[in-house]
Amino acid sequence: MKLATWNVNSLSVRLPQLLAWLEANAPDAVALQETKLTDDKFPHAQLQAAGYGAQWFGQKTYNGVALLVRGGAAAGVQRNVPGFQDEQARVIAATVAAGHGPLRVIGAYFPNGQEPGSDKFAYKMRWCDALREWLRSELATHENLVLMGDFNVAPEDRDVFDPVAWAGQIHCTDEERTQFRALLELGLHDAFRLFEQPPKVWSWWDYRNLAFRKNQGLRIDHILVSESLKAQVRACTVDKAPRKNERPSDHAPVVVEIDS
DNA sequence: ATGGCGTACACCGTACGA
Repeated sequence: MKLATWNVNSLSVRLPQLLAWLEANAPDAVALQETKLTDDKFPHAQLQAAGYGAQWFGQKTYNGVALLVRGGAAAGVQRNVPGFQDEQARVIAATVAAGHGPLRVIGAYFPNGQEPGSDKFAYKMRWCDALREWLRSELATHENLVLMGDFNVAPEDRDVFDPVAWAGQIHCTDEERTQFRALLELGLHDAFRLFEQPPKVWSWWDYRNLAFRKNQGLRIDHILVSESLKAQVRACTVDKAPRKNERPSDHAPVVVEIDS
């Protein structure tokens, strides 16, 4: 089966690109971030017509996440982290059928954090703590689990086009990288790093400064798989094609293929 | 040190993203 995550940076702007991408790639499940839509505006009918059932959780202007499942069947839908008071729509989870038994899919839009030391950075840390503790219990009850989304963390220097300029900057601080490693310590694996990869693969490029043309980006969108899935992961890639569209999202989809 | 771009909301600029 094929799973993907994509920060679309406004689903209303990107819907035609998303529909084209679904048609061309036929993923089994997709996590979307930054839909920027209240729930009443979510384009479920268009996605249904394209063969995808959707679960969504949004708000006005900012954030907003969704899970698309080809064929539509999803159970145990959870919005945001239980017990963590949050005004912001950042997490959606569901259990879908897979060849090797039920698969728990968690889509997440981690806070940006803006600047180390800021209130938003402190929120990012608290949010990561809450997500991790919830994941610990999710992993105890769901052997096959995928956590995918926009983590807003570049885990290592090789995930940054200019690690010297970005040292200590947002997405590259020790605190954020420690949070990322703490997720791996739960028994999750970065699907992208299960494989030999070419250098300078990113998932986000700034709109400014011709960053995409110069391939100046960060790898901040990730797919983490549980221990029981690790041996079944066949490939993990970034699809740069949608970043070449007219009016692209600044993020590209990340795709994982899992034997089922 | 700033702004470079893009999106949303709504006002003709501001907040935010990364």
